Amino acid sequence: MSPTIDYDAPTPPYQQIAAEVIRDIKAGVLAVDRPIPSESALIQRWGVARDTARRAVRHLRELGYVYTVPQRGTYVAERGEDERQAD
Amino acid sequence: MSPTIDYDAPTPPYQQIAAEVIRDIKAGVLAVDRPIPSESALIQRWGVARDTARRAVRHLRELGYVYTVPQRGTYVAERGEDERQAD
DNA sequence: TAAGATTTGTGCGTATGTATT
DNA sequence: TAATACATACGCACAAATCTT
Repeated sequence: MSPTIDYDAPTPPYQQIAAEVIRDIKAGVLAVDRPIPSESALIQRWGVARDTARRAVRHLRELGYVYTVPQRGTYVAERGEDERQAD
Repeated sequence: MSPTIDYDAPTPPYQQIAAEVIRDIKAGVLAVDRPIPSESALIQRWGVARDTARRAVRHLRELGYVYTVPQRGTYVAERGEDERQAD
């Protein structure tokens, strides 16, 4: 069973969704420059509204984990967490 | 007459709204650490939806012109345009 | 060339929760 | 007790660009 949204958790749904994507990125399930699940995929996977899915993606973008190409998709960025320190 | 939204313009409504706020900041109409117009004020001023007003404020925040205090409001930041260069 | 599917961008309406005044 | 304001979330619609068939 893959996790579902916990509406009683202190962290909002969009952050729970983003957290799983981050786990997948760190685990290598989602490779650099490969697309992350689309908005509609996230909507189906988690059963949330588009607003929530978009918020999750925006959150990932703000954290530096992904970048979005308009009308194309959102892809895994080279680094995450706002370009942390060097290697 | 204050400007209204031009839906035929190449720039989206939220950027047109943000542009006016930036003009007011640069003109000194809105002073540092003073609140910018609230969401509902922008909604009434421009006749747009909440999402659009929010988008405008988020845009201003990303540009560094304002900062938001959760549950309080959004205020004019010291500098704009992502802390440009020194004076 | 054309049609259709996919994906993101933008906009509107509404509701709930929380914090401040 | 309101009124105000923001954050989050749900719904819906259409447009634009891209990709596939």
